[in-house]
Amino acid sequence: MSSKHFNSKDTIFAAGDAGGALPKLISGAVILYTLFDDGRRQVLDLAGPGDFLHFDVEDQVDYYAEALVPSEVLFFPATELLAAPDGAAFLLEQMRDRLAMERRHVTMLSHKGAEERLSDFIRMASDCLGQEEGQLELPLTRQQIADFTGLTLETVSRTFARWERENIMTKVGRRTYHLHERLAA
Amino acid sequence: MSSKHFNSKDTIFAAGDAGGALPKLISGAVILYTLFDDGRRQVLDLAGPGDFLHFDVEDQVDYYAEALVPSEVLFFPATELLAAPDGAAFLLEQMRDRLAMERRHVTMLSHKGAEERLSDFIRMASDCLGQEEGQLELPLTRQQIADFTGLTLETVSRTFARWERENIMTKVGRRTYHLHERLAA
DNA sequence: CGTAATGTTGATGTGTGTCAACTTTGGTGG
DNA sequence: CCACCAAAGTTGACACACATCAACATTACG
Repeated sequence: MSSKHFNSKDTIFAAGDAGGALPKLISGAVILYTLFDDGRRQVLDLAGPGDFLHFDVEDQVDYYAEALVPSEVLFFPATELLAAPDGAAFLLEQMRDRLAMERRHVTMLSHKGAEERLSDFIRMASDCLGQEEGQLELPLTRQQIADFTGLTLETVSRTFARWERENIMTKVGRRTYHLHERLAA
Repeated sequence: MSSKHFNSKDTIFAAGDAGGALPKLISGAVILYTLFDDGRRQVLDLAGPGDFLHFDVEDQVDYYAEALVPSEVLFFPATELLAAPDGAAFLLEQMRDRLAMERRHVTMLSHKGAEERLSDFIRMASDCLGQEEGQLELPLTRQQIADFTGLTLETVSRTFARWERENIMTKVGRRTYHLHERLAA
């Protein structure tokens, strides 16, 4: 069971890598994404401390994991986990949470307007990368947010700009925002 | 371990129901969906024979399951499954598949055009409700397809109409289509 | 300090949502 | 079995939110 450190923008694993040991994020933040043939990206998920990055024991993983900030990852051999007394139940719970997250993502994408999608995104990001109440560090580029929400980076930029003008969101650091009621979790 | 039969349009379980025994679909087809306050629906998933409809042992389920066609469901007590030798590994694999499906769904919704989304949908439906190669029975209303793809029923109708005009899809039964190469899995 | 990456803002076009009228299908009871 | 009605589907006209293209500003980093 080995632990490993990654810096911002480091690739933790790539599509095509063998599954094997299950990577659990100890600290930091990670995005999971796929690449299409035409170069488009789709961000599949955000992971925060405690989350597993994949559950593929046997097969290859079919997406990429990249550290958004310096992160610590622990690799659990699957056999060891499954053998442990409550290991299986624990893993099941982890997967249930991932599944719920993916369904929130689906729900977000089904909302048609940019505003609704982005407020859903902010709430998901708060839950995953959560700081104190009403405070959020967003270590994502506009492009990554666009790839998560299914919008374009310009629409993301414009919507955030409007929210800042209307004091629904205020910048308190390089990439840290204070969220006013309407966007709070 | 009890088995139960459901007719078309029967509700198998509703949001708020206690989890408990895990429902496995033996035969038939089921949609899973959530309802929003404003009455909109979001279809979360399609399930075919062999699929579990939820994995919530402890908590309440937070979505609805409705039979699309007459269906048979077997309810597994979770304790029994987890106790069995390969039960845990089996459940993990089932969940991995659901997770992969949800991610395909996310990918579909991230495609901006109606055509791309609907061809993704057709492929997913083929995999879930699969008949013989190139043949597909679609026991979904236009509205349900719209709620799955994040489009409107009018757009679904128009796109299918165009595909039929262009012989990309041909109706061979009340709700059965023959798919030409472009839409094949 | 200089350059590339990221972000902002404006002008314009278009795909799909919306609203509305109409048609077809399917189920029910007489 | 047919008549009727509600539900589902089709098709058209129109508008608007967001994508796209483009110029420019700011930030980050060597």
